Amino acid sequence: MSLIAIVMKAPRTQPRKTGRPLSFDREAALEKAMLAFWESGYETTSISDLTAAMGVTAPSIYTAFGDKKQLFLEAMRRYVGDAADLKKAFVLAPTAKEAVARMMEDAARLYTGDATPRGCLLASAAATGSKDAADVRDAAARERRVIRTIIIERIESDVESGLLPPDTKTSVLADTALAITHGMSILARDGADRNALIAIAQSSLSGWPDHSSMDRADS
Amino acid sequence: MSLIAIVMKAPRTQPRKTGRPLSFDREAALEKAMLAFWESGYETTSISDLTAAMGVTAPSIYTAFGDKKQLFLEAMRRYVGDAADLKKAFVLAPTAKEAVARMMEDAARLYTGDATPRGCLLASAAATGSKDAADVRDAAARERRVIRTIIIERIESDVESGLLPPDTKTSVLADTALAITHGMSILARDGADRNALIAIAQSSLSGWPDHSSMDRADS
DNA sequence: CTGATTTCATATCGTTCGTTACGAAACGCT
DNA sequence: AGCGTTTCGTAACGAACGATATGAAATCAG
Repeated sequence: MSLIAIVMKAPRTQPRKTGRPLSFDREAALEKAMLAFWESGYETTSISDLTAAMGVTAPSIYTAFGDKKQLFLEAMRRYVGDAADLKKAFVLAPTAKEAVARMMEDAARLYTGDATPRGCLLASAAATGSKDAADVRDAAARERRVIRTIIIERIESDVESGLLPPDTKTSVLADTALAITHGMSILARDGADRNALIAIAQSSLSGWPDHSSMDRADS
Repeated sequence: MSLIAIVMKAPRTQPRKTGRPLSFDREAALEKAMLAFWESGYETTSISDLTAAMGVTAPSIYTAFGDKKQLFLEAMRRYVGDAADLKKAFVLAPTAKEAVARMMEDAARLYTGDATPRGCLLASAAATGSKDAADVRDAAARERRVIRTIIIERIESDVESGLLPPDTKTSVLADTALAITHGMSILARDGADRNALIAIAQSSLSGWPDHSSMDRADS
């Protein structure tokens, strides 16, 4: 009836009914796009780079993903994963310190994978950029903030349950963990190997107020 | 001494011999270019952005600085300052821990300055990029490596002089300090204020083997 | 002054950027 | 089969990119 109703068409997750089907695997192409952005950043990865990496022509990218910005945002969401999963991992961990330790070690592995670029897409792909990409940088910052909130809430939980001292500076502890994790991304790009990053993670946790005798030494 | 002072320092200019003189202040223009790159990154700062920021036309930029790449490298050198100054600060500090603490606090101030962009040019301006800019990224990585070496050498010095235990993992300690400092850059870009960064710096140093009392560390 | 040298402002250069017309081809539905 | 719908490959769009050609203007050496 109204033009508005036409414009605000239903989101895309529903099965396709009619028309010519996609000739490529959308998820596989998105994965390749994610890797390209991870490697070279948002603005500094061109459509030409993306067509080469995805094996898909430019018009197909636009019909399947919208434009470059939407493609990046979708790739970033795929990289970050579901925040609920991270939240669950933090809730299920025995302590906040243990949760942070696991997060850091996961990051160390992720930043030094053989089949993926070095470092962290979330930390590097939109670290800087032109004014035109300010909203993309904001979106990345928003994702980082979600992670920060999850960390803070777990630390606060430990404080409330007595696992951490009442005078614990929750935000300082969380920000320090974040700084280490983000810093590991740059070090990974500079060539630091996996063991070096894990050592950094463990070293940085030695300053935590210790509330349990157990330490981890696996892997 | 402080990083801020290093940034604002003016390099030497070679004497001009003949011909029409430059109609603009080369150092002031370089400073503006540095701020533009600091704000928006190397590849994502256009020549048009630079002419606007520097108040100089494109041909004048090319006659005075060569091309965009050389301009960035010169701006980056201006940002980093003389490595000898940082080296001296580290040598003159009473302990390695103290030197690192001062470096981090200088960084915290530098990354949250009122008249400068947030974060660290060295950490963000060439975090990612296209293949064409690989050499620029390498140059930035080389500067970061110089800083790393200075930190490591000071820690080793403390180990040799007995200020730090013989089993000190020097590279881990240095990399942790670097990770924190680089991570602070991202947090500063995300809006963290100066006090938050300083708190992170202090918190991260609580895990260091303490030698501030200057007694022979047997333990 | 004259000539050599260097920078100036103006007006582009060729390339690449992100994006899109266009018509043909491939599907579901009737 | 025929129609509506969607994606296909080809080709190209206007804009912005980094970088220059050009000749006038400004300096210094002689």
